[in-house]
Amino acid sequence: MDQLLSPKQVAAAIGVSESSLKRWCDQGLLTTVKTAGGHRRIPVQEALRFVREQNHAVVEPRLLAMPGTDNRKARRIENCAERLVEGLLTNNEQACRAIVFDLFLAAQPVSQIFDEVIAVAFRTIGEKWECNEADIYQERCSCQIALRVLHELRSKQTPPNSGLVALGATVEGDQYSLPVTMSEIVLRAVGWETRLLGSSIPFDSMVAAIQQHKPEMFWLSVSFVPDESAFIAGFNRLFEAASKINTAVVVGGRALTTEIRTRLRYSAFCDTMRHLEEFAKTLRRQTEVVPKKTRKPRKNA
Amino acid sequence: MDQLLSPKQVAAAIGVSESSLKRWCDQGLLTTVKTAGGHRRIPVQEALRFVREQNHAVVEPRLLAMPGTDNRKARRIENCAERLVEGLLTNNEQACRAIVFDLFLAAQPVSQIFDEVIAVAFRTIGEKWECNEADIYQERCSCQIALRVLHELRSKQTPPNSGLVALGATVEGDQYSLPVTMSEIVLRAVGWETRLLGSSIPFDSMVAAIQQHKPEMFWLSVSFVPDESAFIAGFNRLFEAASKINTAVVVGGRALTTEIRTRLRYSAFCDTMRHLEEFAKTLRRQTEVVPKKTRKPRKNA
DNA sequence: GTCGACTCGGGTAATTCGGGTC
DNA sequence: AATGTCCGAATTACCCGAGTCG
Repeated sequence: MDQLLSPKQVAAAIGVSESSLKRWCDQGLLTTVKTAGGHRRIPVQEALRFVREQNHAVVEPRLLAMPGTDNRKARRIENCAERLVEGLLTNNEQACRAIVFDLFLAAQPVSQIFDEVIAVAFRTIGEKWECNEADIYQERCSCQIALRVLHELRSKQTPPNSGLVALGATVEGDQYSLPVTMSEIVLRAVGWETRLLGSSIPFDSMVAAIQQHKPEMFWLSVSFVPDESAFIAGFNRLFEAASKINTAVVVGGRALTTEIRTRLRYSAFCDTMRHLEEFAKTLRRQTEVVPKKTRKPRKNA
Repeated sequence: MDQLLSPKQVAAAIGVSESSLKRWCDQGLLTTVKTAGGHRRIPVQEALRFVREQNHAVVEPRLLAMPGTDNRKARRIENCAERLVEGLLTNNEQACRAIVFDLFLAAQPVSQIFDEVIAVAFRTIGEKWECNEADIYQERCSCQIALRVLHELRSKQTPPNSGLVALGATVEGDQYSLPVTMSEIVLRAVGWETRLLGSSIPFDSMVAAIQQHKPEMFWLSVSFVPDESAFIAGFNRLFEAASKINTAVVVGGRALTTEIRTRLRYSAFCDTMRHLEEFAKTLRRQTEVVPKKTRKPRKNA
């Protein structure tokens, strides 16, 4: 019932140093319980009272994020998806941020956060929608929130500078920008320079982009296929063009049925972000063996 | 979330002495939070609001919160659009950010930045595209960059807390998220709490959202109309539902020809972000006279 | 019982406070 | 009237070896 927090957690939550917090505890500003070994434990309620009383700004609102935030479990990836669904549907952007960033700061690989939390959460929301437990606008609104969180996450990454470039996009008619954005973050995390072309790009334009930028990789996220045969034809045209200049083509996405896949040619298919990460890592190692010489992008406007 | 800065940091950022800054804090020009020990802490958003409001010219080392640029030269809004086009087409996200944030710091109203820089830039890119001087993917890629910059801008706003709620969306089939995102930022800037439902929302779902959240305003950004008569019918249905609970309906967007407009019913039509801003301000003043009593959003899940 | 991560306590350096003065 | 500088006291942040938690 009464969740107990460690000094470190509370300190992080309100953005002060651990020793300041300990001092305040010893001063009696926060009442603490002690473990048998003499470690301080702060009840959530007490922490909340403290921030209210001091009118203290909460930096990382993981405390008031959601009830049921067991202190150690919070950093575990377990029920994060569940909490994220709750946060998304109640439009609680703060809470959503807290969930994702907690995991990120706990050094969880982004690919895992995406596979096991964000993807799961959106699958749940999708199911709710099908069962009429959620409206379309809630799903879309959740996407907005998630996108903002992802963009913020992206801005916290150190910009890669490896010389390896990946281009990414979504096919014409596919408006789901969440998966393709997650892919970008994963690729950046393993050292690729990325250029996200965007959503709903015609194949011809992708080809143009490939020919102009000559990337080492092109990734395509496919969440929706409006016209199957057109997609297959277009994609294979893309693959053809990419092969000519040694660009690896990676695909993924829930719209790619086995059926469609058998008729595609590609360098790799990725079911999950983890797959993508692994592939990107190995491709990177291989590609780096052969040192690139010519590198001159941007020429015209 | 809101990062807290010490007086020293803020003082260094705007190039004044520490004690001047402390005086301003004590004078109430800057709202501060205090640590348990009585030290002042200033939220970044508050610091930004201050420099914008006071039109405080010098911002020396701004990396204490903002993406860095060298200041004091091109803060004029003049050729910013031009430079932005250049930055967007060369995929130079840093430069784009710098342009927008420089103007923001120079106390340019966001509505003006959007109307005179971002909108102009994208109009230029659109023209280039029509003249085959730019490919589709470049336009889409530019949107991605702009969206990231906008999200970052949004995160630097002080979250409004007025009790006035606005819901926003884009109609089904309209995938342009840039305008609707800009609208959101403008509304927030003049004190509205916003909830962006997202892009491509069916009218029925918008109605559901309105009925559930009972916002004071609903804004609709229309950049593309797939089916004119369906749009008109759906929109008027929306207006009907909104009127019943006194929700103002605002529309705008380049796809709204005079022709279509004559057949719509709405509370306001906004050609530009500045129009939207003005309307939102007056509506806010009017609405605040009548104090809201019942306010209970979120009930189900 | 091992082990990694966390916490304890206490010391030290760096900031910040408030006020007085230029 | 407003700003910048100086100061002793108080507060906060960082560090580290030993002990505790899970």
